[in-house]
Amino acid sequence: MTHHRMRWEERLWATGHRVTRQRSLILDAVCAGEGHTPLGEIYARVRRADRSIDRSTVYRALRLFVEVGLVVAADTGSGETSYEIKKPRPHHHLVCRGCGGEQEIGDDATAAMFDEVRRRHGFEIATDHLVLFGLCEACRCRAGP
Amino acid sequence: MTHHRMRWEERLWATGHRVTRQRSLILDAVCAGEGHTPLGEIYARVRRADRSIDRSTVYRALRLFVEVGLVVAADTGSGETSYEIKKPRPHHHLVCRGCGGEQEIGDDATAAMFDEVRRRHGFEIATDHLVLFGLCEACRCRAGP
DNA sequence: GTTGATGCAAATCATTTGCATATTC
DNA sequence: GAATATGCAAATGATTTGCATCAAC
Repeated sequence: MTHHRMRWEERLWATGHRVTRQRSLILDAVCAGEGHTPLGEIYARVRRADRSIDRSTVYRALRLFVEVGLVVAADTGSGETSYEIKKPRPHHHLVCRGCGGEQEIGDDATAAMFDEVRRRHGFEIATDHLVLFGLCEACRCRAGP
Repeated sequence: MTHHRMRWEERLWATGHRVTRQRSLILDAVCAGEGHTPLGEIYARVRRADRSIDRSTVYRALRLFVEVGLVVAADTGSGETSYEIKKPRPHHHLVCRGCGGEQEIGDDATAAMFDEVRRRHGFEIATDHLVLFGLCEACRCRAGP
């Protein structure tokens, strides 16, 4: 994702980290495909580009990317953590327990809720990436009432 | 929690499982204290009552309790899963990233949001126990804008 | 040339599983 | 007495870490 290249190099630079070939490949792997990508899949993509990159390097790079705000992490309940490039607008994910499908939703519905929680409890929710489980329309129909 | 005893024994019974001394102690340990309890703490409480109970028994019992709807599990992001006795009204938790404090909130705010998601995306959220991270009032003031 | 990043191997941590024995129904 | 639950020990799977070497600045 060439259009990110400038930005992320600057960001690493600004936070006192180095720009390396492996970090570049790992960030590319996060961007390839859509939405979340579980770590295992990111690792697989990276290995396709370079066999010699180690898992620990992938873990370290992802942790760094999250730390400097280039990437968001999400626990999809699948055992392994998923990652996604950080987008300007926060959004959330719906994961269907029936078919395993995922869909992305904007932050409108949640923003209202977050506001109400702040008003009522004085608590500022900072979860920029919510993963909500349930049943999608298709699976609901299939399941019946 | 004597008032639960009848109910949970019946529930296990009804689902074809057995009532054992260890399960009783483990459920007591879930109920002792307030709100969530991480597995490690549950295990510690159980061991205080009976040194011979194994971790695997605790894991198996908790999985069963969740399965039959006596207990809810929550991932608090601490690495280990937390558990709480299932209450009649669903509720959610706010976890402060500043001080680590937790507070419980009702499901009013989220219910509205869940409705909206159903209306707009046809998706029925089934998360009965949300853990939301952010900053509590005290920590927000301390942190400034 | 320094300092930070990588690859490798081994460690850690939460959770699960196989199996012989003990317990509940 | 038959079926299920337990304790024990060993396995699993995700993630982390120590350390010598290598690459970025």
